[in-house]
Amino acid sequence: MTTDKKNTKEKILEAAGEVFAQKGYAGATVREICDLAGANVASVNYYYGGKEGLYKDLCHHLFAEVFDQFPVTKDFPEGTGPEERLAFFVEGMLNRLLEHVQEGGLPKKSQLLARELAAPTKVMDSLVETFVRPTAGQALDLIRRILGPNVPEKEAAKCLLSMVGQCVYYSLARPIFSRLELLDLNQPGIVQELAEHITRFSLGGMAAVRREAEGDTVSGAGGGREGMA
Amino acid sequence: MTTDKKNTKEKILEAAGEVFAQKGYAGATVREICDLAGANVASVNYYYGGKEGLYKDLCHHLFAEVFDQFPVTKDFPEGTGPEERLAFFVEGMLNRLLEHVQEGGLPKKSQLLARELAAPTKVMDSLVETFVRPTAGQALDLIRRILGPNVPEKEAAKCLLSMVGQCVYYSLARPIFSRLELLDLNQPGIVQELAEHITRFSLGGMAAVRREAEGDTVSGAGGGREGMA
DNA sequence: AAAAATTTAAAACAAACGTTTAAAGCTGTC
DNA sequence: GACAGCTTTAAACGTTTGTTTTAAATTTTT
Repeated sequence: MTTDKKNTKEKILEAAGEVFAQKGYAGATVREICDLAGANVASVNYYYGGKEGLYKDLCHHLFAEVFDQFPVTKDFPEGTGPEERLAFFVEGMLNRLLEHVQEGGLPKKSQLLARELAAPTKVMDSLVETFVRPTAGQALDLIRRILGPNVPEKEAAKCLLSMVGQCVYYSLARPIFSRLELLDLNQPGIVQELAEHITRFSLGGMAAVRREAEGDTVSGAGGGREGMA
Repeated sequence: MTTDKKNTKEKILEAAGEVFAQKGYAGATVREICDLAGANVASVNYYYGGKEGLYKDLCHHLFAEVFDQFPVTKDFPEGTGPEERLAFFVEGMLNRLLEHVQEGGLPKKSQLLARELAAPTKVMDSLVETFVRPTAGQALDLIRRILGPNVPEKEAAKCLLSMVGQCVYYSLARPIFSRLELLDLNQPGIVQELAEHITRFSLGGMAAVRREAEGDTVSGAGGGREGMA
C-alpha cells in the first residue's frame, strides 16, 4: 500500500509538472514524462485518459496546493484597517507566484500560469472560476474600502489590475529583468521586500486615484488619508 | 517586380505572424504557415533556412515595426518636468503593447511577447538587447528624476518594474480579466484612459516611495511633490 | 491456493512533423 | 531561342508524435 515507493500515478503527475512547465503543453511529450517518472508510455493514457487529461489534473493540483499554502486573507482583529489587510494580501499573492524562489524548486506554477496566459487552453476557464475569481473579489473589496465612496467602480477595477499586475509581472517577466540585471530574485528575503514595495507603491497609487476622484482642489491639506499607516 | 501580388517571402512572414501568434513556436507547423501563405512547404526552408530562422526574423520584424510606430520619448520643451515625460512614456509603451486593440487586428506582438516570456527562446536575448534595454534605460532616467536623490538605486529599479508591470499586465492578462469581466479593452479610447490611470497610479506610488526614503516624519504637509500634475 | 481484477510492459499504429531532393517553371540577358 | 540563375513544385525522407493493442506481471479478492 504505497509505503516506500510512490504510486505510478503520482510519479507521473510529478514528472508532468517538470516537463509541462519546462516545455509547455505542445512541446512536452508523453514519452519524456513517462521516462522521467520511470513509467511506461502507456501509463498516461491508462491513468489520465491521455495527455490532455493529465495536463488538466496537473494544473488544478498545483494551483490548489499553492492557494492552500498561502492565504491572502485571515482573521484580523476587528479594527484592522484595509491598508494592513492589503499588505497581507500582496504578500500572500506574491508568495503564490514566487513560492519557488524561497523553496528553491522549479517555478512550475508560474511557468504554467505564464503559458496559460500566452495560450489559454480549456483549463484556463476552470482555473479562473475556481481560483482567480474569489481572490479578485476579496481584493476588490479591500480596494474599494481604501479608495472610498467617491471613486467609481471602473477606477477600482483598474487599481486592482494595477496592483495585481505588479505582482504577476515580478513573476512573469523574470526572463526580461534577469537579462537586464535589474533585480536579483535569488537573494534571501526578496519576496517580502517586494511585497512591501508593491504595497507601498499601490497604496500611494490608490491615494492618487482617490485624490483625483475627490477633486484636486482639496489636495493641499493632505487629501485626508495618507501618512497614517 | 511585385506590382500587385506580394513576394512569396513576405507572404510567408505575414502568415507566420498569424500562425506563430496563435499556436506558439512548438504548436505552429510549417505546413499551416505555407498553406495560409499560399506557398509550397519547402518555401520556409528556401527563404528562411528553416522554421527557427523564420521565427527569429518574424519577431525582429514585428517588434521593430511597433517600436518605430510608437516612440516613448520625444523632444519636449526644455523645462518639461519628468511627470509629463513619464505620461508620454507610459502611453507609448501601452500603445506598443495594445496597438492591436485600436487597429483592430490580431495581437500578434503581444502574443509573441507573452510566449517568449513563458518560454524564452534564443530570440529573447536579441530582443532584450535590441528593444528592451534601451527603453528601460530611458524610463529609469525619468524615474530617478522623479524619485529624487534620496531614493536608492534598487528602489528605482523596483519602481520601474512596478510601472512597466502594469503596462505589460494589461496586455498579458487579458485572458484572465476578460473572463472576470473587469474591464472591456474593446471600448474606444481605452488605451489612453489606461495610460492616464497608470501614469497617475505610478506617480502616486513613486511619491510614496520617495516619502519613505526621505523619512516619514515630514509627511504631514503633503510630502512636497504631488497635486501639481 | 485459485480466481479475478488491476497494473505494467513491449511493440506497433497511423498521423504529423521539419526537412530534403530533384525536377519543372520562370525571368532576364546575350 | 538558348542559356544561366532564381523560384516553385510535388514527392518522399527519416523522425517523432499520441495513442492503441495484446500479453505478461502483479495485486487483491475469494
